[in-house]
Amino acid sequence: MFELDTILKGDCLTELKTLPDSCIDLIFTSPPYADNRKKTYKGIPIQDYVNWFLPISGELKRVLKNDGTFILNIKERTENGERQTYVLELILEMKKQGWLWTEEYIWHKKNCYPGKWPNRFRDAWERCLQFNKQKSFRMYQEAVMVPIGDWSKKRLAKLSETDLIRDESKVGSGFGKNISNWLGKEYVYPTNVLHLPTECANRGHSASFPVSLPTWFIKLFSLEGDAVLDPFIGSGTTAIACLNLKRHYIGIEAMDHYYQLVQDTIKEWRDNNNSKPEKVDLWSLLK
Amino acid sequence: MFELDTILKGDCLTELKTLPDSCIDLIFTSPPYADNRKKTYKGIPIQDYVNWFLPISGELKRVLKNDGTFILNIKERTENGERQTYVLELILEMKKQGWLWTEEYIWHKKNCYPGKWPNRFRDAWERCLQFNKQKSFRMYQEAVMVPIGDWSKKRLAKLSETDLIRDESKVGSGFGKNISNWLGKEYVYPTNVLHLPTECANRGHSASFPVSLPTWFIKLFSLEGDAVLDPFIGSGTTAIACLNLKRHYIGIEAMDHYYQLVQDTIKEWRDNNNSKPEKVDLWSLLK
DNA sequence: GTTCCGCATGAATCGATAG
DNA sequence: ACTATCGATTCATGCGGAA
Repeated sequence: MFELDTILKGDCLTELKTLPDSCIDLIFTSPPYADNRKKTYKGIPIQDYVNWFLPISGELKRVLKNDGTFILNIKERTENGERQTYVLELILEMKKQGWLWTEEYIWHKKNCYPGKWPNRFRDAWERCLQFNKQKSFRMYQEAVMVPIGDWSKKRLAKLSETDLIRDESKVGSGFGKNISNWLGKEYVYPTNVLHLPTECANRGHSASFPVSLPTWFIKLFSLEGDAVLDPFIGSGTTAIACLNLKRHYIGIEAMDHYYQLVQDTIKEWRDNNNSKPEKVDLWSLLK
Repeated sequence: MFELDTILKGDCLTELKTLPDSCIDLIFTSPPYADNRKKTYKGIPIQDYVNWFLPISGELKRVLKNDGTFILNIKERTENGERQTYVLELILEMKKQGWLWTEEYIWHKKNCYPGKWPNRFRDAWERCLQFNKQKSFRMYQEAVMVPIGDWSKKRLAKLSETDLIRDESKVGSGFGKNISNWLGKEYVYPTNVLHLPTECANRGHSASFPVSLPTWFIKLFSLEGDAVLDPFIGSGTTAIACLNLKRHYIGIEAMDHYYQLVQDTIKEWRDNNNSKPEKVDLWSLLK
């Protein structure tokens, strides 16, 4: 028996080793970013980051189904005026580990951190790296299609005046032409650029990413009843996305504070949705 | 005498070697992508790409002023269902060459190519990698400011008491704000995500990027009268941006077809703008 | 119940100052 | 010289309470 819809408390690598082989449909996670400041939330020193992560990604490869997908949300910090390269090195090393680097999605953070510096602008994007075990994997593109009605309403309303200038769109007529192409279609496929705001004041506890981010990937790479793993579940955003979408979640969290927070968050969700936890065995899905 | 506002015809590396040291304020280029446009342009085999580019980036480093900037617009292709890694490897190798990797801007292509594939969505972004020779470089942020968002109209219409003083963050993030500083503000600094449409047929030849792309970086990293180099000028988009912005351009192009195309494009621009070419010596700018 | 409006928040980064 | 700490800077959003 391996109970689904649970949060495992403990060290990520240790807990991963308790999972069976090839049992997970989708892994979505945002690991702690490299950070030299020791007092903050378990920062991994930049120079150790790749070696710290590789054993974990090795286990992730073991537990993922052959046609499953691993989405890694990450962004490298600046240090000494330069972007650091540990994410690039990680991609190269994970390929040596046998992962295929299928795609890089961009999360465009519409409300990014403010600030002003002499040598750079505000950082408004993060990487969502897609890794797979084999060339053919399951992908449900229809699940994330955008209704053209909503899109045109929102987009056109927003594009009025300032947005056109902001985007330096000199081809207003061209834009209109594009829209006429969409007329008559009900849904369109999205691109590999996601425009999502960050969630700031979320019940006093801020998540590092909005629930809409895992939601998008969970819809795209899994079906109802599938098993989704987040080995650094943090404040539990991935679990909430799974609950909303009727996927089974497995989370791992090492820190007391966040472990408690996830439990509370999930309980609150269940209270609000009249949902009772049911015991489901991971093994029962694998037959 | 080294004449500015010219296109050098010939092999990129060979022509670069004729340039003096530390004479260029900004380099902006979009090199031929690996194995891309094989029929119309010499495609570089993927496995040779880094070794092909490194001698060129070495020369670029030599000709760039110490406080100048190099912007490399590039995106890795997919092959065999995977994103290729030569761009990642190139960044790592250029750092070994002495370049600083200062920032990675995202060009979000608002109207990217249509298409549908079973394993990926349309690719709507490219990398604009910023490299520098030293930590401190010239940057003219005011030149690319954008109108403030619509939120400000509501938000700043009526200020509360806390808005009028500096309101320190309660959670010690170090982030406080004084809303009243924003009164009357019409323009704000942009982020590192650029939303630009692609330009379609230009004189029947598709440029790899719209003129708005080099325009943005030329405004940001150079002043009027500065020298801008594009070692793979292709259809001449960078030259047109320079003409519009009163910067001096130097372009390099190996292929007859594109060399002729640039000449025609520039001539057409001059005809339309009543502009006569003037002989300006690069050396005269270096004193 | 809906809409409106005020408010705190954010995976930030740099330069100066202190040890 | 090298590292640790601290203050300054700044924009767009979701949330909650009020209308």
